[in-house]
Amino acid sequence: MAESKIARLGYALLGLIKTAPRSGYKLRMLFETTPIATYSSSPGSIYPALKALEKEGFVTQRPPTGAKRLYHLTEAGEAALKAWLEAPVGDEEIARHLDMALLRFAFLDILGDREASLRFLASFEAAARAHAASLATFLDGADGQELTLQGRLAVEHGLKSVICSADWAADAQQRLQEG
Amino acid sequence: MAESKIARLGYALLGLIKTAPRSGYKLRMLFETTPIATYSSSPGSIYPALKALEKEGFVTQRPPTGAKRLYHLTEAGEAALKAWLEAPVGDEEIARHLDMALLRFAFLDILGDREASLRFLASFEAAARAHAASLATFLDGADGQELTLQGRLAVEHGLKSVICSADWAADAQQRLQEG
DNA sequence: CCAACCATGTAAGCTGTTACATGATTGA
DNA sequence: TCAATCATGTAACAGCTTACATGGTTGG
Repeated sequence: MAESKIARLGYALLGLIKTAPRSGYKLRMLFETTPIATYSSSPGSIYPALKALEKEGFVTQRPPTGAKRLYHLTEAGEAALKAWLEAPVGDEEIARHLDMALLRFAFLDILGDREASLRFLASFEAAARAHAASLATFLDGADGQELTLQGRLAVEHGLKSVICSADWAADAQQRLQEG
Repeated sequence: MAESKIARLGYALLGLIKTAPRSGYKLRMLFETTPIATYSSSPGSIYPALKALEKEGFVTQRPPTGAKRLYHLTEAGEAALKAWLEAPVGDEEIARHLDMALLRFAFLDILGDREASLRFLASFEAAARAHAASLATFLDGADGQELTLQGRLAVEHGLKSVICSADWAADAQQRLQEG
């Protein structure tokens, strides 16, 4: 595959740059003033990540010199973003990288393909319901009986939370179909 | 202060060892078979983390030699665990380290102080409601209007999710008071 | 005796954090 | 002119993942 060398923050940057070319500073400000803050913080990670994307050929700065340079996606960048966006949601992603799944969904409208978004949400919902079922099984089983009250409550939080995510996905499918 | 050198996984281990002395292997198995899996994976992180805790003097192995050695907390380990458990929940923890807050709650009954657990849940709920309010404000404000539909839906997921957490905390307070 | 499970690690490398540091532009 | 904002980085390090590697014990 070669490609890939992109991490979580890298994908967030690719998506943001795709929606509108921006300077490093503008990008950094987004991370300081919007909920995308969850995906990083501060210059120490953003600038190096941008440099890495540039080095790998996923973004370029234009005009090539001077002030007011903005990052743009290259074709390779577009392709990498698209591939990342189109992957279905798996159990592992729901269980351990829910934030990445949400990030992918937020950018998925870039493709301009509503069916792709609906497919995404369907796989998201299915994976979330499956994870909910496995947590419920755990709570009902032998291991679950050994939990302290607070241990059980903590697992129940996980269960409620993932059901909430599944319900969100169901609702989002409706909203996408309407509007 | 000096102390601290403990990371996320380290605290999970301290808590598990406190509830019952265990071998490295037993600890590792817990991470492979229970929902605490969220906090790590596989030997590559667990064994080094145990070594680090031992080096820092938070745990010891007993008997000192031979097979069937189990990890136990030292006094320093108990103190570190207690300090970590007793800290109130802040906005940052809700927004970016919710998993750590839940881990802390799961182990908090170790202290045998129901009031402490109730205080924890109260601060948890307050921080979650505050974070919900800030997300709602974002969605209503100028920045929120610029979002694409899917961007908005993604933020709404965050909002619903944190409300779900706050509601869980409210419910958990009731359950603790009853039982 | 052999398979399954118990048990413990190392090495390389990637990501991201923290803390520090610098300088240009622009409006009051 | 001076404060605020725009703008961009570096260095050190922490923490975790992945992949690899090894050997002991025990019951059938």
